[in-house]
Amino acid sequence: MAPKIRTKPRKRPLQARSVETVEAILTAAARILVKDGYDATTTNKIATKAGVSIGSLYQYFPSKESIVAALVERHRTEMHRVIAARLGQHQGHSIRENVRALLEVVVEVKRLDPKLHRVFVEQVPRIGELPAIFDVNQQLAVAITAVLESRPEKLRPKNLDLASYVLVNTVLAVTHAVLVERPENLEDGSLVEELTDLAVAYLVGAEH
Amino acid sequence: MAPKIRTKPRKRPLQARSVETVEAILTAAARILVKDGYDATTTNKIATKAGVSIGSLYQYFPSKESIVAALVERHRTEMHRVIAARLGQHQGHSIRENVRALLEVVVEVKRLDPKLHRVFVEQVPRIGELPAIFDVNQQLAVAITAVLESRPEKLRPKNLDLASYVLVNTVLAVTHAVLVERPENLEDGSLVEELTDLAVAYLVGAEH
Amino acid sequence: MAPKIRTKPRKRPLQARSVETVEAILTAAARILVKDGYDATTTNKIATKAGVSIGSLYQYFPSKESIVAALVERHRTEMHRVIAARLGQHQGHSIRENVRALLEVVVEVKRLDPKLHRVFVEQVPRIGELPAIFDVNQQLAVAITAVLESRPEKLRPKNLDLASYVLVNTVLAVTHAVLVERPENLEDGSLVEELTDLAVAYLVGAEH
Amino acid sequence: MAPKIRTKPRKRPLQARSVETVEAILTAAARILVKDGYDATTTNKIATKAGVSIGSLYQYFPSKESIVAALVERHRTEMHRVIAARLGQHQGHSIRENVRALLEVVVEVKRLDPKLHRVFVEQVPRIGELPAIFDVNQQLAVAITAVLESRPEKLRPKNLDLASYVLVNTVLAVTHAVLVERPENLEDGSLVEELTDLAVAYLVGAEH
DNA sequence: AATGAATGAGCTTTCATTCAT
DNA sequence: TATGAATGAAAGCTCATTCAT
Repeated sequence: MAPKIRTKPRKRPLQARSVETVEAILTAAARILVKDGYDATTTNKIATKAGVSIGSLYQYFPSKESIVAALVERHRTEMHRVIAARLGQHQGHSIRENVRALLEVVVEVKRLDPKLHRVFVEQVPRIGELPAIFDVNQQLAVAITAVLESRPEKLRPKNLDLASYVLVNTVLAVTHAVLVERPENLEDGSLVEELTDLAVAYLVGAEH
Repeated sequence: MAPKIRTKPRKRPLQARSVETVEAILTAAARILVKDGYDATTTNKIATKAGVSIGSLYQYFPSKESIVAALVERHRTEMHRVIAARLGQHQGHSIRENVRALLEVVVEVKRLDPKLHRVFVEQVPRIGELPAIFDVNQQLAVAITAVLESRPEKLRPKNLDLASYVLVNTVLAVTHAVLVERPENLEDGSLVEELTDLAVAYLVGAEH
Repeated sequence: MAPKIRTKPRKRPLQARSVETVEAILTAAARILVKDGYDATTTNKIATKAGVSIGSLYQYFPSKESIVAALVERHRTEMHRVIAARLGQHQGHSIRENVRALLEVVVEVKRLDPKLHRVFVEQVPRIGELPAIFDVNQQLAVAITAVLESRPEKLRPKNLDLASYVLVNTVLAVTHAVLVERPENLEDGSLVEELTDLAVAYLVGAEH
Repeated sequence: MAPKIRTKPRKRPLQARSVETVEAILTAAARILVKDGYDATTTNKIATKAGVSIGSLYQYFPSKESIVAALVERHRTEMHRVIAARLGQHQGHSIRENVRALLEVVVEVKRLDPKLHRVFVEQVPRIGELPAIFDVNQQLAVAITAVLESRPEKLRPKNLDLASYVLVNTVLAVTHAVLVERPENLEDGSLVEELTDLAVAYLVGAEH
């Protein structure tokens, strides 16, 4: 047989139906990921739940990983949207208020889809380019450093870079742990209070 | 549906030879786990790398999970050994010194086999009885709470339970992140210093 | 393993294609079952002989047992078809004729696929729901009891239930043994003659 | 692939201890065979239950099959002993009494170890030299033919060879079925009675 | 574009058997 | 002789991916 010549370029999902299909796949994938975990998430399950044939699935996503990557990317975008919408609103207030504002952003971000977020953090293998989620850390660190540098004279830590790194990781990790193990402390605001105390005490001293 | 996964070793090695075999299996498993991650760790790879037949592997471990479980258990025991050996040495000193001592224990624990520890924390599925690693958190939380309760009059946080929970997670997460991303700050002691500042400021105020 | 060699161009419509696959699997399974016995019948052998990948096999049958079960079911259906088509035709004739008719049905049933039938009877593990074959015994017992009860006054056995049980097992077992060891007595009709003598003598006395 | 399967014992137990070991192995094998079926009977299970190392087991038996073969052989010997002890005692009596005596032998034989017998008949693969059990059929057929030929003038069946073949299979199969499905008819003697009726009616007519 | 049948490498696990001690 | 550690072929089965229709 003569070699097949591709005359038709691959169509992008520009049409309404294609968008719907992609949407259905991602929604199904997210649900299965949350319910069954990464390993038990198979492309066939996803296709079935999405009401799409496995062939169609592979027309839009070249691999299982690419589906998860798209989900991660979407989640990351959401997070960035939240962060961008909230940061910078509290300029000029007291340091405690700025810190609290940052923390509220973090909590809001973590709440976007906590179960899915958890799967990303805990189960998705650290292979390839996947965990672009974690540049959120970077973004938050930058924001925190900005706050810190706006009042350097008042701060205790000498190494601001290390300090903000420490704070970012503290806040994200504690929020994550609380989300998973003690969600009630997220709801009643006691976590934000506690972390604010911690951060302020660390940065400027207990009396603030 | 899901058959019970055995996580207990199948039989005890009676002869010196079999002890060696078990050792070889665990060593190989640890290496592959670190190099390839949990999913790509297969029993056949382990057996091959251990220089042992797949049959021998299954004579000592009834499943892939049981091998990881043995590794986790061994790691946990090591951690407990370190903790037990170090805790309680600094009784009667200042709160700063007690906190620093605790932090040094944490760093030492995290250093035991950081790469393997990372795999346990990040990749090993949260199924069955596996992650007994995490009772280390518990143990550290107890130790911290003990320190806190020995001087309750001087402390700022009202909810000591939440406070120690926050501190434990802070310390473990930050140490972990630094270990992975900025090991130099572990070596030069700046991390311990920074975390001590953070903890003391949080607990009693900045002047201490 | 084996390089993909296409010997048959498949140009059938979708629906027919999978029917063919299922058919090929069942045919191959039956042959291997007969040739090698139940234990030596492996799913890979079946797939290979069927000219189908092991993956395809498992797309239609979830387990080795399910393949055998399908074969059993199909065989059972065939048997029932034969029985239903023949029973009741000889109503009103002499008891000897009724008995002979029944026996001819049995022989016909046993001949459907004697070798396969033998495997089912002798080798297929008595686990699960598998050997639904044996409700044929039940069905035949019912038919025989019906014949017996239509003329109870003339019969020698007092316990008709036990008598029909004895007769059914006699007829099936002897037919089976002859099929396996002395097929010539099946062909020449001497078996049916002999069993008719036996049954009639047993039921009503030798002179009939 | 499949190497020749040895079925003959490897060496003879000359010393008392060896005899005990062989005995222990056979006893264990019989129990496991009955409890778990042929497939689930593994050499390691047998060795463990016998309190013997797997190495020792293979010192006395060259293969799994040879153990089963020994068990079959032993069972066959027992059966022959019973048959030999009972046959010929009723010479000179009426045909009904002779038939009944034969049937009682059959029942006694089947009762020797019914569960084990059942495993032999139903599960043990028909490979190699194994099923020497079935020469019991032969032996019984011979005995029956002898009875028949001692009074040829009185018998209805013309083909005595086929008749005794039919009778042997009838008696063995029905007894087996009753043993498995209706043991109470074995205990109360009604089976022997019924089969005697059947055989006598078949051989000489109902009036006897 | 959509379909879904087909693929097959590769996984975990078992078990009869061998052989060094 | 006894032991039990070691062996490895082979089994059942999964699932990401391809491709003919």
